[in-house]
Amino acid sequence: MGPGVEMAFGEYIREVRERRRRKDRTFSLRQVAGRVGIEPAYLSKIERGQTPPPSERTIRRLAMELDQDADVLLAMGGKVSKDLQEIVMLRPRLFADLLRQLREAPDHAVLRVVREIRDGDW
Amino acid sequence: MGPGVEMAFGEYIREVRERRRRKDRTFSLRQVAGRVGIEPAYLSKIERGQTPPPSERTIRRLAMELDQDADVLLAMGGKVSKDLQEIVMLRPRLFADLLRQLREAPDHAVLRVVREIRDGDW
DNA sequence: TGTAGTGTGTAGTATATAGTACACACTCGA
DNA sequence: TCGAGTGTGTACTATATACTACACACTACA
Repeated sequence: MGPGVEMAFGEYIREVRERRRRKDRTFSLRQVAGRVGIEPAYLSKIERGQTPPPSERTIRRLAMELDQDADVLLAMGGKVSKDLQEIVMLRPRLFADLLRQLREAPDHAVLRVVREIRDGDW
Repeated sequence: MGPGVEMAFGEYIREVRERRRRKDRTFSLRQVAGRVGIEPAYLSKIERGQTPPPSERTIRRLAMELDQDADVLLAMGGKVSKDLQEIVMLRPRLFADLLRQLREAPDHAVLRVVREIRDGDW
């Protein structure tokens, strides 16, 4: 596997967990692993980037536990939520075009689109 | 594996290939498999839904060979193009919101958005 | 000073993914 | 009629994914 696999994800998890822990003793690696439903040794390896990020299911539980945005954590883990994939797969041409079109668009432009749609002016 | 795994994908491939073959003898299962770079037996199983859809790489080659839209074929195979996933992963919160917002929006509304963006009025 | 809790090293495992390899029976034109 | 080409059944394989299990050394505190 080699060292340094997926630095960002694990490092981030560790940072968030440790910060949380300063306030709350129950955020030890072992206890978090327990609540998330994985082995402590596995979480340890994840946090040190010695194993690739875990499954979507496990990332979601980590997100819940650490009060983080699941989509962001999944992205850090190199994944895209299954439910988003389903949306794309229902109308692949439409959403493929949309995403490629918006790839370089600045955030505010995309946000405007989100707002327009939400406000139901279609 | 059981019968009937992923009916739609394989059936569609077979249909397109057979149609194509009526005009062009080089579109036999064996020859297509050869050009796509997989074993005939494997393509046979794919077309009859006896094995799950192949990798993104192979689906892309099939799409090319059969002159089909890769994103559509990938969707039929239950996959979303890696490049689209990358786009989402670069700004996960933004695009997660966008997609969930547009899930139920009618095509024409989404298309309008695509057009607006393309015409660069942002 | 011992024991409860901490993180980590090492080894192993189950399942999924993505195919290959080869033999077989059938068909169809020369 | 025979051989080149067709699709398919069966068996096997390599690699990736997603973990578990257990032992170990260290620390803190009662």
